[in-house]
Amino acid sequence: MASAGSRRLGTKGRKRASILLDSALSVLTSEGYAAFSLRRVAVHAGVRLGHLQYYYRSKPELLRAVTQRELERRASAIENLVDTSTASGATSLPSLLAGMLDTQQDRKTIQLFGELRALSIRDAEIGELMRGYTTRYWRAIVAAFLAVNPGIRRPRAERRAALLVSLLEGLMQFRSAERPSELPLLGLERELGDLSQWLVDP
Amino acid sequence: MASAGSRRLGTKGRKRASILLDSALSVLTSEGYAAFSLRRVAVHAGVRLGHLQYYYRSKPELLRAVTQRELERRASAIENLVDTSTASGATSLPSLLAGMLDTQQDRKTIQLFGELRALSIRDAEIGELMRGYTTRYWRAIVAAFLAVNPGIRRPRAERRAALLVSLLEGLMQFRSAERPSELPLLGLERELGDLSQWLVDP
DNA sequence: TGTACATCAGTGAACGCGCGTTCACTGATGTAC
DNA sequence: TGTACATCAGTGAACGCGCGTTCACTGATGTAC
Repeated sequence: MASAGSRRLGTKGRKRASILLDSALSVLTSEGYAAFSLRRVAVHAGVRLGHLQYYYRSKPELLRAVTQRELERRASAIENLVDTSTASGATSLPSLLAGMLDTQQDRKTIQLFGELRALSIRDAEIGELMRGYTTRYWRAIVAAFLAVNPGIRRPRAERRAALLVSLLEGLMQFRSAERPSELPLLGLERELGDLSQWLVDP
Repeated sequence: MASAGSRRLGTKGRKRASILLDSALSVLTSEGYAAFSLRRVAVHAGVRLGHLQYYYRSKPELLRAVTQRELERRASAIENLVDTSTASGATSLPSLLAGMLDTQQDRKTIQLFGELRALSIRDAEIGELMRGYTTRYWRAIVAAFLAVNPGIRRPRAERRAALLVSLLEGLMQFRSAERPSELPLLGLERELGDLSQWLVDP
């Protein structure tokens, strides 16, 4: 994005706007939306409130900008991961799944998506962005299924990809607690092999 | 619970406290935690701010009380559903799963759990309550698996039950949007039969 | 049954705080000639 | 190269608002004798 909101910016301005988004992301991720105020973001970035508002005129505008940039980045990363994996020829679905779990296991990702999911229930704009992200995520999985087993029919691949996306989203949540969950999550990697076979069974 | 927070109450007081929790639940569910203020809950219940605080001395106390009561109710409902289903002898896992999906599909459930999940990331008390709820949920599923197929070993049943709980949690999220998701969710009931077989495969 | 008193249930005002937004302002940088 | 002016970048104060919490208070209900 070349602009912060509706404002036209030069090179310096664009860089500045990007730095402000970094701070906004940091506050949203590590302190949550409840603490996501323009003043906190400004303090985190080391600028004055009025200055932050020079770039992002309102709170919704800042929230939208930071969400959009971050989801775009993450969707691209997932697409690249799948592309790289399938392009190499011998794709291993279990190792691909393990890779996706890895990128979703870090605490920051878990916290950020926790906030975004809750926000998207009430906020139509955030909901729209999340829906776009999920769609790209899902399409990448469908492509992976078709690459792993060309015999599977597309409708079934699409349905099972939807199940897998749901499963990965759900798993993310149970990793969110500081204290270990009582669910035997550490052992579930042992199921990935079997599950992968079932997922792409034509 | 016979008390609201640390206050000792008579019959009338207990009934009153329960009515106030109804209002708190309604505000939390339909307007979200961002709108969950003592004043709004009081207005919703038709009482004065000071009166609400006579029963629940602080906001955290009210939040904890409403969360605890609601999760207790829902965990019991799930346990009853599984108990009834397995006690009848010929348990059908697909129909049990369909039943669980049904109870989680309504908009209020989706919204409430969206808020609670986000809260539990930052709030240790809410996190503890959610963990207790999930554990009971998971144990019920494990029991159902063992009842459906006694040949399955407990560790595998436990791991696959954890996967199923994650899947159901994840599915809940994609039902949250007003507008239909691009994921082919409507067709996924068609996968429940196959998935059920795989889940309890020894 | 009547009285005294403690506890319960509910009221109302005030407090200080952080919030999003508005706005007039100033100094720095770029552009035209 | 110098000057005039527009735009860009950043400042600082003020606003009204809803919030959680505190607290002194009042009327209703229950209990002891």
